[in-house]
Amino acid sequence: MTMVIMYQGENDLSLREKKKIETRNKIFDVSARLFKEKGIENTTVDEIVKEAGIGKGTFFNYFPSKTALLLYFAQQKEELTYNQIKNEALKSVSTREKIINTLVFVAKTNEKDKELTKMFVFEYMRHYGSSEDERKSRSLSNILYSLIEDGVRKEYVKSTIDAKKAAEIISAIYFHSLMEWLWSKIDYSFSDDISGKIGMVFDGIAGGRT
Amino acid sequence: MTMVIMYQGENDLSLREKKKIETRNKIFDVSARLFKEKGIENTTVDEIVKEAGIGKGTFFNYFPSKTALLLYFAQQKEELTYNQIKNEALKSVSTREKIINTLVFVAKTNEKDKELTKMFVFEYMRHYGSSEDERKSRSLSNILYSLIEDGVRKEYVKSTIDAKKAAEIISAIYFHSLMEWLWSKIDYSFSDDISGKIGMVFDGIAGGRT
DNA sequence: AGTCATTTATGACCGTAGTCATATTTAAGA
DNA sequence: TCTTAAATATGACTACGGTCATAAATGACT
Repeated sequence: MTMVIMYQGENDLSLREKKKIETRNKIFDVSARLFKEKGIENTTVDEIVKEAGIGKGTFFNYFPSKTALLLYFAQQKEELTYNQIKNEALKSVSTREKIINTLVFVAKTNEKDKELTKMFVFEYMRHYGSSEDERKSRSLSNILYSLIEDGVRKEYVKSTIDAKKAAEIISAIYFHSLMEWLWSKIDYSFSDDISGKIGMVFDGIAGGRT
Repeated sequence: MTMVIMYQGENDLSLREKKKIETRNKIFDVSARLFKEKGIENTTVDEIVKEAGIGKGTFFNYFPSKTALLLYFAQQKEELTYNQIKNEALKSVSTREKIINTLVFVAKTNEKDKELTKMFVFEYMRHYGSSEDERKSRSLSNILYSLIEDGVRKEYVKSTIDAKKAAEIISAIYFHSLMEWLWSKIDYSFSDDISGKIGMVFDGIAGGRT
């Protein structure tokens, strides 16, 4: 039974935990630098551990795979982005505009680091439904879901609409269009493209007949 | 200048070409068996070449990568499927029904070999825009495009609609929903899901306000 | 049949992600 | 301070996809 009561300010971490954080940060910093310097594909785990001054096994103690490290990067960025989205959505009134602005905003932040984005979209696909990372990989869907529910309340969206399904189709369109845009050789406006498509979803494509 | 004119029936292939076809088929047969027996991921190229009685290098003479073999499988299946689609679409009158039936039909054939389908969807994502396989990977989009253009002519679809964009959003929804369905633990009706979503696209989700 | 150029086959070899038995470090109690 | 259990670090090793220089097979021509 321990009798030691610790009064610690900035220093309430054991040596172990401090070293753990240090190592994790070291891996993160070194790989961030290498990824920028020579691209993700061209950076090997061996290089990372050599530059970080740790053993190879250690890397895999912290990240179960190279992919896990990438996902960690992507997640960090995603968190930053999604925190800004609320402000972005507030800039407009109608649900349609809110959704378009949100998607364009996310796309723009993604454009800044195309390679990482590609990697993320790719890994998002690969690890689809692998249970643990559901919260984050579904978060765009969740944001859209809130916007649509809000839209139903304010009558921007039909009350008969299944908000969950609607959020799904919009995020499907977003991902697909983003891929098309990221990998496309020809340069076109993502904003215009996505606006047009969201417009179709709002107004429908049905003609006179049924 | 050759004076030999060959009248050949079933046998107009040189020894080389016969052996080539034989080897290709051997690889195809063996890997098909192994994939079924122990799954795609668990089947290595080394195993395939060992069972096929060929050298490892030979495999890569026929398929530049393991992925290429997978894509070959997927392509074979896709061809079969897409040939049947026309009949499927003819069963209904309205464009809406035609599209739904087409997608449900494709989904059903995919369901028969979930693992291969996952692999294909996955590879479809990975090799997105890698120039060479555009014709086939875009073929669902093309079919949808034709259906929509036809729909515009028959007034099932608004004449103001950009058929290309519409085809894109529908195939985006299809792929996304298919993934959701393939990887989902809970069992639900894909037909119902996709019908609902296509319905939304036709009728629109917009409410009273703008 | 003999010669030679072209096509195809081959397996030793390589790069890289990931594993695991063993060694080292840390925390905590006596 | 000494002992011991648990956490952490480590690098030799494995597995696997893919490469490449070299060898064998094939076909065209004489």
